[in-house]
Amino acid sequence: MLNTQVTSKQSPSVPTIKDVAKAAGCSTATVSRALATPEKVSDATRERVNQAIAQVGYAPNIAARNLRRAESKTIVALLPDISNPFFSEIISGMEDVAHQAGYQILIGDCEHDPARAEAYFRLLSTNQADGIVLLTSEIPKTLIKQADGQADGQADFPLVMACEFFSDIDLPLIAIDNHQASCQAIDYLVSLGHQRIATLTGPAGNPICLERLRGYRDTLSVHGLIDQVCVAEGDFSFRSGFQQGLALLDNAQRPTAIFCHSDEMAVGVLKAARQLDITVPGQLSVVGFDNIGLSEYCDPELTTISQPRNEIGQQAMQSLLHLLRGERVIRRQTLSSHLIVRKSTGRVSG
Amino acid sequence: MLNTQVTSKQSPSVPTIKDVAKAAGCSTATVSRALATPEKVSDATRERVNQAIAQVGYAPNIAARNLRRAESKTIVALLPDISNPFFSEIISGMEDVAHQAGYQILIGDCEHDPARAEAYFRLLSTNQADGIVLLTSEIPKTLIKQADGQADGQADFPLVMACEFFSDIDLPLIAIDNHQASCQAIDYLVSLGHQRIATLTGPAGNPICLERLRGYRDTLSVHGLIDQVCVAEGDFSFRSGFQQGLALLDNAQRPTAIFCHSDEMAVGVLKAARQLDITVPGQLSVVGFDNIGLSEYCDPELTTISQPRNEIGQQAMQSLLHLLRGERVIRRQTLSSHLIVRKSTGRVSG
DNA sequence: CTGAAAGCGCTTACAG
DNA sequence: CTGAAAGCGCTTACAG
Repeated sequence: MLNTQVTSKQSPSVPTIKDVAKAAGCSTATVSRALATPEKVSDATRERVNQAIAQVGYAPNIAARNLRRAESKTIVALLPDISNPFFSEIISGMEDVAHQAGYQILIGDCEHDPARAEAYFRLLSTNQADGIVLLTSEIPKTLIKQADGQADGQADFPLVMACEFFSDIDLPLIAIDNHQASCQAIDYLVSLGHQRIATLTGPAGNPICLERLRGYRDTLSVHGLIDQVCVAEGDFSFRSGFQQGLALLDNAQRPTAIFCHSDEMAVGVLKAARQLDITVPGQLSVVGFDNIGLSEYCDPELTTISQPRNEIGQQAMQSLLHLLRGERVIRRQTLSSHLIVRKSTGRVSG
Repeated sequence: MLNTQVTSKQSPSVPTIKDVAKAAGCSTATVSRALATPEKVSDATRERVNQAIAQVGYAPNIAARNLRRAESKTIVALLPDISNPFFSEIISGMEDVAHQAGYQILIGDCEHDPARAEAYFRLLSTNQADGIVLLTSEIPKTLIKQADGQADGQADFPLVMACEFFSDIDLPLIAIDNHQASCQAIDYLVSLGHQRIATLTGPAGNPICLERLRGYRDTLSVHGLIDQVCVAEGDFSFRSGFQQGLALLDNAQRPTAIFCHSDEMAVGVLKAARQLDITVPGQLSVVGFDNIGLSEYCDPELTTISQPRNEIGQQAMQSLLHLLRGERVIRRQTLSSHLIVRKSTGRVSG
């Protein structure tokens, strides 16, 4: 007889479903059913199987189950950059729902590298992942179109976006209304008497930033301030906030308020203001975005827009689970954001 | 004939090794070998197989391979709390090495919950993970002892610790010398003329905090300041830094310097000082730990201790890979930290 | 309600 | 260098 058995590392080799069947005096089929569809097994048998499982210390081999069922019970959370604390609470929300449903989450950090994103998408076709929650629009769009093409219809492709989105590809989306959030921030600044209000955006072309930018322009327009539009571009980081902050502020006609598309950029702007001896909120008001933990601890504490991050994560995972069960899904779920007023904003001086 | 085939979701079903074999005119065994051990296949055959792979668009089904090889090519990175940015660069380092070797990383966020830690450990026995890099000592020790018991010897258990460690369980460890780092920070504060130096630790009993505490005491002792010992306990968070900062500073005999076991706590202390109108560094010096991105952008910029986080992640993964190959591994790798002097520390006033 | 048997997609010891 | 065949640990349609 051939011996092709892979030698196990453990000396007392891990118990399999066969061992349980032997101990319970039934077939492996019955053990499998007792686990997967207990209602199809008689009470007595189910009882014996459960005892046998406890006795031999059995845990199912998930790789085998996944192979047989052609699924992986794994969901990829695709992020632009894991070091941004904005994402951690979203992932917590996703995990709550996922674990409950027997799924695990694989965090895919793209690090702004298309090759990484592609590698994570490939997990779908090799059955290593069942679905993706996409938290970045910074990936090659061809990935989605290819994937989409394979599916029967749009609705069947197990991909859900959260927070970010594409302007030209319609996918199920869970996000706040970025345009409205932006309007609210600018309205507030105008109500404080500000007229020269600049905005510091994320990467050019990022759809959520374009939405926020639109809200910024629209609101200035409403207030007859459209000629005051002043836009700088950052990348959400401390560093870009600092650099662009210097550029905006080191200037006689400098703005009296800056609306930033991330809290980290706002904190960078605070540093730029300090360096130029511009007081906040005395001479400059600063608004951030996201309400990360830091925003309560920087100086001054940051006025910012809060997104329901945990809920976004939960809903995103929920929608993906629906998709995986072949159910229809709401194409667009808009959760509400709100402005949190702290100490980095004040009435315009002079 | 029975039909037990699971219906695939994709209409044109995913090509398997059989399709490649057919297209190349050889057996599946040969295709498999051309992939796994190309040197065992003739040049001509290898060429035909590669063409066939490209032609049918084949990608191996990893679940099947893993089942057969009894491995998962997955490493769990077990963290206390994913929202702490300290870990992100360590994970980057791990990923670099892991991906190169064909492994993927599953981030396990324990959220200070022992049940979560246990669930991640269980992945080892169900062949869903091949090894663990443990970045927290906040897990039930029984998990490790159980696991350890199963292995032939200590050295064979695929577990490596990074940064954190246990006082009473000897596992391969990649970390800085926390005692020495602490001595360096305190020495520096003493050299600035400080005598009343407090320390704000992480959770009581955490071995790395005990090491740092020992360094603190030893250095005060050397300088004849042992009667000045003043210890407060936090949990690494902004919030605990703020609260304990208030407690330490709202006091006539307050310290002139505080050495914190994390940057986030140091930033919390900065806020407490502001609230009490205590100037930093004029009336109070503050030192953090870890050199996270924020430490350059808070006000004042933080003097802190930098750990080579990327390198720690790389070495940890490297060691784990050695272990998985059955090779011996260095039990203790100490990487060097260094003190970064910024603006939150100064000569003692008055 | 239960069992025998096929099959998921690979890998590998054996025989040639 | 190559192929036939067994087997990894499950699940499930079929037959009873």
